[in-house]
Amino acid sequence: MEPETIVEQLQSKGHRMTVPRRWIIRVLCEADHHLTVEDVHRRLVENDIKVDEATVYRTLQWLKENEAVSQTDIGQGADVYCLIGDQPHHHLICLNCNHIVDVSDDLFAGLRETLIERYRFAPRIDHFAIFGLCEGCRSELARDED
Amino acid sequence: MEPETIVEQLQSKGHRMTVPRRWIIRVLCEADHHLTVEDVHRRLVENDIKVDEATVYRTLQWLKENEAVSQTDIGQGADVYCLIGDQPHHHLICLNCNHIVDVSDDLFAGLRETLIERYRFAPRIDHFAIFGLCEGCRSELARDED
DNA sequence: CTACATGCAAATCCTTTGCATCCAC
DNA sequence: GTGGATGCAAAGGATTTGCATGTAG
Repeated sequence: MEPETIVEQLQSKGHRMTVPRRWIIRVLCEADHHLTVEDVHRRLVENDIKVDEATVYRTLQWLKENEAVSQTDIGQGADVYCLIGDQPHHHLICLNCNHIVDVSDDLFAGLRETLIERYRFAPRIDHFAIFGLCEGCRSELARDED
Repeated sequence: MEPETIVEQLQSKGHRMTVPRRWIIRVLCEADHHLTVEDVHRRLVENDIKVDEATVYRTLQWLKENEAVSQTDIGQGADVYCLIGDQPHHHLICLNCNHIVDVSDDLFAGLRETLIERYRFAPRIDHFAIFGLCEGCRSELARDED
């Protein structure tokens, strides 16, 4: 997704566009994974952009409120942020080995429909973290129990 | 669910059963909602049970590892803990009014199957938090946009 | 010009940890 | 008796906030 698209969308909604905001959006666009606040901040510093970490927090919060990014607790201390874009994705996280597998969004098509129809609830399932056990750890743990 | 059942299950796995552990299990059994660490601790104090908050953290962590309770980030700062029991339940949380609706577990039957079949991943979907907009807030926000 | 965003530093809040003591088994 | 659990106090880490200053519109 292009930074300009997001910038324009936000401006058209009447939001102010500042230098830190532009840069944070750009960093998110260039990232191929989700990022923590610290990650975003580090990338800015690496590019000699002086932005306070509090500003990163505030900007990501603002982007989330404007449905441009998702915020997810993947159980690693700091929340991760990710551009929503056109193709949301989700994660399977192994409780044992912490390995993360990406899964596509169509997995949630049924759930989305049911929630809207049965509960009239419009879910923002843009970046789910599902915890559980991967195949390897499952068989390993089963073996240990003997 | 009865405290004794859980106590026995854990003992049979070779775990030590102490006074704080028994009480924390009891508090969880008597709660009809999920509780934060602080909630659990408060209820202990109210019953004149002197248990350190660090112990509550450690015990809940231990119960989670033994699949007796779920731990969920419902976006309110502190994580909430809940006995898994026989009938897991989940929550729809409105991003606008913060209202929480409980939903039953059968909503996730399809997702569980797909994850196991397609990814060989055994999800621990015992207490999901799905964020989104409830019907009321949705129409309210739609009205504001005009 | 003015409302809003930022930088800076301090505060807050949740959670974890080290270590001496205690107790379940 | 002994390994594991607890209490206590302190540390740690993520996130928020107050306020003076800067700046987009």
